[in-house]
Amino acid sequence: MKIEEAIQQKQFRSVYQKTVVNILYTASWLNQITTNYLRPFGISGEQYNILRILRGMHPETATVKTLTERMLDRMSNASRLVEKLKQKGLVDRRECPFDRRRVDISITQKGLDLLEETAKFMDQDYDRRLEVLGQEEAEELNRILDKLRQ
Amino acid sequence: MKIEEAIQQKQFRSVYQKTVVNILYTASWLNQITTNYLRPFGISGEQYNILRILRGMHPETATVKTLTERMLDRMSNASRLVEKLKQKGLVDRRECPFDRRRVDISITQKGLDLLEETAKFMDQDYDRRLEVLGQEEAEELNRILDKLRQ
DNA sequence: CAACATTAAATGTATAGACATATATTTGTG
DNA sequence: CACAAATATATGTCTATACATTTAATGTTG
Repeated sequence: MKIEEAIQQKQFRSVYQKTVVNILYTASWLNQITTNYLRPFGISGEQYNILRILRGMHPETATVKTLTERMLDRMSNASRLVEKLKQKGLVDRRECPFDRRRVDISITQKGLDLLEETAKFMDQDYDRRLEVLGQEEAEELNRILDKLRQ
Repeated sequence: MKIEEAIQQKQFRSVYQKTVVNILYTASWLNQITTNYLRPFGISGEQYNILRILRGMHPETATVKTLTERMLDRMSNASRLVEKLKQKGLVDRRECPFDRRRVDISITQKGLDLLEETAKFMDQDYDRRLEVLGQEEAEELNRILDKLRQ
């Protein structure tokens, strides 16, 4: 569905403005899909994102700073999100032995299990949705987005 | 900057997953830029979005329902955002004469002025940023995003 | 090594968002 | 026209986000 129909706006100031709106709208659409999949698991999108970052580093640990640098939404409060995840037993948090300002954060087995559970449905769904593009157009999309942010 | 560097993640499960992450990350990047421009004006991104929708319809009025349908983030509470904008004198809200459930919402001159003020810097900045793509790649991006959401 | 700057994380606070529910009005149907 | 269903908006409530500030630890420099 064209963005013009999606938000029922016939005209844009320029192609460029339409592109900005299109990216924002598509991201909101993707976030909605993710949120729906995560709801039964009781975690938010950014909590999920943190778990995936931690899995990517496992068995190495991360600090709050590392997480902030890698998060998609950097303005989220990584510190508080980690606290939420710890309360759910999905991550471990311990004082860094050689720099007591830092905390070493790692994903627990329960966290890894949760990621595997969510992936069963969500990853398949996303792959299926993205397949309408095919690898080439997906790569093209990545290339253009990377270029835009230069 | 490639998304791999931007979020310091070397590998993705698939090209498709990288694409999803790239869209989300780019949207967050764009939102950050907008937020920075709007801060001096004391309105949030979605409040700004509502003002633009209202300007697009001016001098016709919108209802809360219309706004919700056209907003980029549909889960925002249009009703409360309109209340915020009204308190700032940027929109008018009055009972619809032929359907008392509805409210007719319109942008005020003050709202129009604010949009013009913000545009001075923000629109130029966005156009300048998007120009690195050129019209063709911007169109290509729109085409692929539209296709993805089909 | 004392004093100051910098860094890392946590917290305070105000606003915004998600989602369910409530209230008021209109529409549709027997 | 009574009454249930549908629609439009508002509100309650809990969580998340934005941004500034605080606290604690480490680095740096005279």
